[in-house]
Amino acid sequence: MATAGKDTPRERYRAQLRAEVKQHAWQQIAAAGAAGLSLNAIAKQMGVSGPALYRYFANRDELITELIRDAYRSLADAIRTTAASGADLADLGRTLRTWALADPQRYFLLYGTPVPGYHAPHDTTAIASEIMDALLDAARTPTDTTATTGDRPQAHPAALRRALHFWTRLHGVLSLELAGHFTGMDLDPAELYADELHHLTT
Amino acid sequence: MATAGKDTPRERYRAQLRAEVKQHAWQQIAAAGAAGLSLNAIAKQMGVSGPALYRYFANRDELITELIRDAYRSLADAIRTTAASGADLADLGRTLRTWALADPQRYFLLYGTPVPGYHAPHDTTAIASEIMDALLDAARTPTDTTATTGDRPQAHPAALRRALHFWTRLHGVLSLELAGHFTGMDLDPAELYADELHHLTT
DNA sequence: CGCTCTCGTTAGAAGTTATAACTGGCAGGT
DNA sequence: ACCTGCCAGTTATAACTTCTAACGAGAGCG
Repeated sequence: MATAGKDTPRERYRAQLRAEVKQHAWQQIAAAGAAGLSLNAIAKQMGVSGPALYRYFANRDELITELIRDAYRSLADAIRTTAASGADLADLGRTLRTWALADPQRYFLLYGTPVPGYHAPHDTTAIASEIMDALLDAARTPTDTTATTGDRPQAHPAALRRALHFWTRLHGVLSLELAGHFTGMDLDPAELYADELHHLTT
Repeated sequence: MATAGKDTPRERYRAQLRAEVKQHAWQQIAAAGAAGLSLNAIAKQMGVSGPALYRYFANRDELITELIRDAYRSLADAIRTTAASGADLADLGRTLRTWALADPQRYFLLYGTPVPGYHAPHDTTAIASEIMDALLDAARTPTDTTATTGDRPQAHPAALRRALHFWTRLHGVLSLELAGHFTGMDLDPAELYADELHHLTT
């Protein structure tokens, strides 16, 4: 990586403590959502006093941004790992659902309600398009020739459409399920999801 | 209505002031999301002092619940109005998008990230299923016979599937668009939405 | 016309984020 | 090995937030 991160004992301590903060943060987010994340509460849990954490994170937003970054990386890894083992779109779909169900609030952190003022830093959007690239790659069928117009590999229109439908439809079912909008409707979300996935891949 | 609401001058004043509070609340929500809603700020805007508002809303959550109720009512009205004028599913889809674009944060209040602790009161879920009923009705084709098994009119399986797909797919595109996940992708969300709607209705 | 209810006020408790100033100890360079 | 300087974590404080309590004043109700 470009940003060096010198391996001094102090730097290692910093990194370790930042990781510990984030671990507690994930716990709180899973329990009360991103809105209920409190630096003070984390500090209390770690046995230090409030302002101590400001040595490691400039403010609450920076911590959340870092968590978003990690979440994107985690999802990108899951997708890439699945894609690397010669998987098709259906497998990617199942991976996505598994990843989302593992921590719904983490999914919402990426694809849930955005804060009007907030603008994602460039590197997080970069990871997001990495995910999209993996999707595009998996959505490409043998018949699709990747016409490289210009410098960027232009995706085949059909593949792009497939990937887009994959994304929006699965997100549609998934987000409504995770938000609990299917409860009391006598309906198995897994079946609905599998159904959409079936439509997408045949 | 069951809850009487006597028409005394005081009651009218109460209702009018509650409405004014909610109006300011919607402004704040549109600007900073539901998380950024502050009773204190509303009070300041209205020229009264903070605790005054607690005469009208027990707490912040009750205000938000009321806003959710109103939002559901607004959407249900829009859907029902469209459906009443002999419209098909495609028209309902366009109505949904128009309604959502009019105030994205209002859409997210209903279908966005849920607060883990929060449980919607029964009447709001009742309005939600009212919307679902309108959808089911519009999704019913002439060939679908509504078999009334038991006391509740059991929807035809095909109509249920259509309505469900309508809901999840349009929500998928819409929520990603409103959250800004398509920005910088050289892609017209309206086209994508129309495309899904086309798939849904042919 | 008088009583009472309710409205809005100020005060204050218990939180939150975040900054400033201070102290103690460890790390690193000489 | 020492000494210096940086840095972690502390307390104090400001400016917020929600929400409760106690109180005065006035308007509506009978």
